[in-house]
Amino acid sequence: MPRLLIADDHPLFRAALHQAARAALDEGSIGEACDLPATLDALGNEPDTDLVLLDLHMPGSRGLSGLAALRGQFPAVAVMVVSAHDEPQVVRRVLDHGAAGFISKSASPDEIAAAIRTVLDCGEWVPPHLGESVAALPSDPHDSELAARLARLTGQQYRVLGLLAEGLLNKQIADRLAIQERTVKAHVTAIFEKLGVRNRTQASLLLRSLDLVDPARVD
Amino acid sequence: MPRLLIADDHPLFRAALHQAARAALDEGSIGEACDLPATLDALGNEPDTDLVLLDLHMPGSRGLSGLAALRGQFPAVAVMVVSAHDEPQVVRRVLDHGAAGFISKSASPDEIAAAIRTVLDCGEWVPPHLGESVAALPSDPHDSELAARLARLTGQQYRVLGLLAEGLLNKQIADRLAIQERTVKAHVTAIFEKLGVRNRTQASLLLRSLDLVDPARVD
DNA sequence: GGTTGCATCGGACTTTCGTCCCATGGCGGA
DNA sequence: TCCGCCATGGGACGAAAGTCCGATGCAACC
Repeated sequence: MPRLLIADDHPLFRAALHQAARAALDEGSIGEACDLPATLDALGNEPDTDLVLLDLHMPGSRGLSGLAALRGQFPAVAVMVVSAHDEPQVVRRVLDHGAAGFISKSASPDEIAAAIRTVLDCGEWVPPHLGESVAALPSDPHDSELAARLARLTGQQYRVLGLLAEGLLNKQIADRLAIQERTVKAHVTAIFEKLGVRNRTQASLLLRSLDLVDPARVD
Repeated sequence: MPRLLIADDHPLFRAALHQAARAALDEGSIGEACDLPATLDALGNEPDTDLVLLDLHMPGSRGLSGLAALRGQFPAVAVMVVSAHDEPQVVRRVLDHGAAGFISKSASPDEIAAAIRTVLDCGEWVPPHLGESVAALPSDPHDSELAARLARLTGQQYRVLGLLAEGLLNKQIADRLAIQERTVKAHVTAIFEKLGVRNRTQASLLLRSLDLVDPARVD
């Protein structure tokens, strides 16, 4: 009885995914989340979730950072990325960051259902029309190493990193997380060590390198 | 007798542009530069330059930041952006940052020549097949304001900002520019004031928001 | 010739950052 | 049950960042 979680900030599209997922499953539960924190919370409450359908553009994540956070904190949960951004380069990066599959937002319900079944069966899914071009693309060593580094961060460290990368002071981060500045500093030091950087600006750049700043600026 | 400057890191393409520009001009001088610092140097030596053909992807600039620097330091020099990235959204942003025109790298020599003549005649040039979609796009207020703020920076302040946005320490910036750390601090304070930010991480983010392609997919 | 803007620095200062010790309590796996 | 990881903090400290006063020289511009 598989457990699914649909993470997308667009209610309409969430519903469409829900329907396609229902068609793919004989039984099982399907949860929903509308932003990244809610997604992580939902997974914290349901660690036995089998698969997350993750939109790349949600409040709290402008690109691969959401995927990285999710993979880092719940490595056992498979993630299928859902995005309108179906260029081979994007798919390549998504897979390099640990996603089990990729669905284009223009895919048919049948294709989505097939993708879900494949991934739930521990397979990997790439849209048929992109398979060749994705396979032909080399993995960017920068991405691979970055994924490995980010995977070492703990949940709280991800949150600190996210706020830090917005330019907040340690004190402000402390207020947001309702902890002491002293504790934030401890996390920051740990983050630097794990990411191999020496100050917060560099850490911020590293996280930003996960942005898929679509030239299209679609939002 | 117009003065042109071609700024592109690809020698072959530089030559092609050179030839197209020659065809557009009866007389006049045509200079070349292969990276952003060289471009700014060349303009410093030739402030009477009429037009720069600027590639968006050059060493020293991954996106609009090169255009911003150029427009900020030499507001009297027209800039025609040359890029393979010919989506309407990109053209829109390029124009919002003060470019006088845009040429796709897939344009024919005839079209390039026409574009150069138009811009030298104080006109604005957008590829014919993109004109409508670009005009339909709204200017991003974020981009407009950012362009205005960046335009207030001086040349040295741009250099400091660029190094700062790479995560360097004040001391390292000082060494790179062969000045004292004390002077770097003075620049940094001025940069913050002009950009309306309060620390270097925020300044770095502001500059990064000009990037057009995902940093990991470096050519 | 005066003004304005820029770049260069100096001293002294406060704030923030980042690191080094250390300790506590919780929680899950071996 | 014990061990290890995590989150939480405390004290102290040096380093870096950032601000406030000031100054000089230089070049451009009217």
